[in-house]
Amino acid sequence: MTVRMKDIARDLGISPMAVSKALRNHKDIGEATKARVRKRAAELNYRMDWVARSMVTGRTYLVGLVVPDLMQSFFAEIAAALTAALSPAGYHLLISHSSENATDEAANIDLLESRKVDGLIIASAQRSAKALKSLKTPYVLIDRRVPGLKANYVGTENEDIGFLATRHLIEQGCRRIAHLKGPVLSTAEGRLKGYRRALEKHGLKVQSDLVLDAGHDDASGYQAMQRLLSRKVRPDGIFCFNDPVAVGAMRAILEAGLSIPRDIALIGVANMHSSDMFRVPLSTIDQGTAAMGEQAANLLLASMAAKKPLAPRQLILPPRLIVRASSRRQAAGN
Amino acid sequence: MTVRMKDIARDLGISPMAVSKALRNHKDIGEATKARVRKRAAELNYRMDWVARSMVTGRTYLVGLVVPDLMQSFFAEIAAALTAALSPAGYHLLISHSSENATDEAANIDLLESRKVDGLIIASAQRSAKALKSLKTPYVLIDRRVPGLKANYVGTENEDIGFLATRHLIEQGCRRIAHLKGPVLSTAEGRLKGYRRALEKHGLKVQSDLVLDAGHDDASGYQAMQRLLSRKVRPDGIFCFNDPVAVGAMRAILEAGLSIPRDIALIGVANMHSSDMFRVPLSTIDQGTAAMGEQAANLLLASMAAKKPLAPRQLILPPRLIVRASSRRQAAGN
DNA sequence: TGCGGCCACTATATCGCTATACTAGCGTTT
DNA sequence: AAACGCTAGTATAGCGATATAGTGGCCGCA
Repeated sequence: MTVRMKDIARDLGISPMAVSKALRNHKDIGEATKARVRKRAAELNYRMDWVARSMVTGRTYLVGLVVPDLMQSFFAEIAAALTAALSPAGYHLLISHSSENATDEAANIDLLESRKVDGLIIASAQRSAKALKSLKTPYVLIDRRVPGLKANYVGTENEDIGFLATRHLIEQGCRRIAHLKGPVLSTAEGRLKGYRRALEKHGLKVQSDLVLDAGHDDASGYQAMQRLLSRKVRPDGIFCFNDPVAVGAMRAILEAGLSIPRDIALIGVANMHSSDMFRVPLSTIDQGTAAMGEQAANLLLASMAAKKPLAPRQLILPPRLIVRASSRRQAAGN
Repeated sequence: MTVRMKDIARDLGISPMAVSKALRNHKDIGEATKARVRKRAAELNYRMDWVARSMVTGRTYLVGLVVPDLMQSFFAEIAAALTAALSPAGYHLLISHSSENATDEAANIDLLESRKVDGLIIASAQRSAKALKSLKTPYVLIDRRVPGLKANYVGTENEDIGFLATRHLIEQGCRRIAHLKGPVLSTAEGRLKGYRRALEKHGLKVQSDLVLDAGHDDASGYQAMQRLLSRKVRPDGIFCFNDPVAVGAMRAILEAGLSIPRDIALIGVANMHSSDMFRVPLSTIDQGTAAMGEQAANLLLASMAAKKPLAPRQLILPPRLIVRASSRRQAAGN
């Protein structure tokens, strides 16, 4: 049925081992024989059985990707960047999603390990190091840090994100700045911390009632913003956990008949594709998503190539403020 | 090092085969023994080696996904829907992208086959059936049909999409309707055909200079629109290949100081997430992306489960017009 | 002539699991 | 009592590749 090395070997009157070595261009085999093997392999349309090879070499050339939700364009972009960076090295990406559920995530990781992936890239929903610290497979955390876990990590400094965004709103003249906070994770906590630091640094009061849990998507951002608007006193600036939340907030604000940025200035995080084409073009903090994916891939490649586990490395990429109309209140140029 | 079945067997004084059967809940093994095996397996934290199992059973529980580009939210959404539908059945998705290149795509498919995936889902960049018709692995084409290939397929009727969009523009009073066409593929051809049919049916002239190649993304849509605007006579309606192209076109139109939809009405295809929050909320044709992914997954699951190849099935999902401000010229309600 | 060394292979033994075939022991049937 | 069938296992032989060790022939050198 399918062609095996032994078929080539029989045809050529040599041993299967010689075929195996020839195809891997091993130096034990003479050039003449290698040529014959390659020729016959091509004729028979031979294709390596990677499963069999994996069994004996212990390497699958598979990398598992665990994300909360591929639908979020941030993670889709990560996945794309990873594929691009890993495939030249012969790796394939195996995806699975955790739906923000730590237990599901752990089960997924287990499964991926039993599939013998050579490495893992994880945007983790874990709140503790427990499930991850026993991992034997090399891995890289991406975007989200896990408390108490010293591991390879690539991400942005979330506190800087919060600080940058909030300071920008302050500079635009906002004085009552609210924060639509994300789910409880290192990411959300860092951004909140940065938000607080910026307020304090500029002598503004940190009011806990101006921080609302807003989930991480469009719909929950909309709801949170509605709650905020129903109060007697309105905020004049909103720092949103991410762009989808900001889009939801935008919807709520515009529906309420208010103007962005005149009544309320708005800024998100992530630089979603096309967010410059929104009804009010959305200011945001760019995390360098593609670069993050690429760096994570490189870090993982290095870890997988090493014989002994390497010392974990942390790569922190600098966030970048992108000012668009949703937060531009000063008549400043451009 | 890692725990194997034979370790459990030795501990319990039974044969490895008995362990294998017990863990698969095979009826040959008594309940008492099964319980002992399961208990010991849990204690030792035993995990199946899927590579080894695959080698003997011939099934990997892997499904390969081949798309042109995961960055396009359409394909990301497909990937997400597929993962969601396949993982309950124990399948994992292996992704690879073709960058719209037929040769790369064929190479990727080859590689996935040599990894022994049980099935494939392909949004193909092929223009002919050649590369695909020799596939032995069950597969489902998604979104894009390959000319001359009778295979499993899930997608929308592209001609209907073109017709629906164009008719809508006509009904809104447009008389000079341009089409920003996508790359040459069944998809783009179908949409173009529908565009022509709608024009003819309403007694409008089909002018070939109103059909421009516009690629499939934001940037190329922008350029195509600029070319179109540089002409002496302006169109008053644009049917765009997809939403990203429409976003690019929108940018060009607004930059030119024109109004959407008053000067030019605009409609895209795909119902990109958040496209209702655009500067001018974008009318579009919804293809039911998530449903497409789900149906494709089900079709593939059925094909993989069958002993003998099943007769190929084609599932055509109906497109749905979504009217937003970018094309609403009549003072109609809502 | 003998011996070491190198070249170009061959031979064997797994990798961890499961398909297939076989068997001991016991109860039931005729 | 012999034959049969059932239960609950065991024994063997791979799946298709590669790691590791071994081997025959030839050359050069003393």
